[in-house]
Amino acid sequence: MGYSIKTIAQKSGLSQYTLRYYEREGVLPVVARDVNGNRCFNDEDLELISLICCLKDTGMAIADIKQFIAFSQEGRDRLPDQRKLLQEHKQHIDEKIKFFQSFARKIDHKIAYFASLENEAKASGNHKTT
Amino acid sequence: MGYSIKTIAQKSGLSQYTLRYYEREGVLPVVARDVNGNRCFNDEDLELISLICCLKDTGMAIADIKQFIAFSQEGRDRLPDQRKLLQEHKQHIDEKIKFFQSFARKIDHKIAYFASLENEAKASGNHKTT
DNA sequence: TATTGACTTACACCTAACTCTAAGGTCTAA
DNA sequence: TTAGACCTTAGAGTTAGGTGTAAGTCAATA
Repeated sequence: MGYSIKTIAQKSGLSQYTLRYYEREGVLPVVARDVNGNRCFNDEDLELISLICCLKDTGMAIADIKQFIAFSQEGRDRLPDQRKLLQEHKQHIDEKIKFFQSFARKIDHKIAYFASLENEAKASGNHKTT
Repeated sequence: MGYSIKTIAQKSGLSQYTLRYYEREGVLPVVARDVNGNRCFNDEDLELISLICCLKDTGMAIADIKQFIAFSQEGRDRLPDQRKLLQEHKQHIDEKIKFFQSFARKIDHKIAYFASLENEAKASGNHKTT
């Protein structure tokens, strides 16, 4: 009945240490326990962990994720607050995508420039670059 | 005659602490000094710092940037190594862009879902969400 | 029944990337 | 000639986000 921490670690890609750390910090809501006091995750937890990973991997700070989770535990009154957090984060992501795309172009130019220098170098000496 | 650390901090957006730290760590090549031993940056340094910021802001670790800079100080023999590092990093960036885009879609769905719940909630009680 | 393996908590430790402090040198303007 | 703004180094402290250890519980199995 429910998943052990080991299973969830495998499914989520987070370590057991990290899962416990997240629960301790309030990044995860408190997880249910079985009769022996062992954590007993369900599909809803798994779903939430996947969202948390997405938020984290797109650069949201643990403290902000914690705030988001806290709102989700408070009930429907907090839906607008949750939505606001997501919308703000979405904006950050959009900005990052733009920045990354512009840098991808910049780096492509650099690579082409290096390639041209390499061809040059085949015919001459060995000097400093950049 | 060159730029002071203060000027470079303003132009680059890095703090003076960070600039010194970068030089200490070899993230920046050793910077020229004036007669009093004060750092004296030039336009080439500024150019390099801009590249370093791009690498860092797109997630390259300080240690890898350091390696890149070390190659650039060794001369044209290392051009292929420099190019390889950039190409690998470019791949990471491309993957990140894809991941970020897919998450941007996911979060948009979530936002829409929250909005629909909010409308529902206007007519009923206050329960847990997510 | 003794061992094995998975789990628990509390707490110490680690790494990356800064960030600050202390103690001091040099230049310029009043 | 002193005040203030700027710089220097060495080294300590901070923050975020984990990661690891020690000591103990519990259940299944040889």
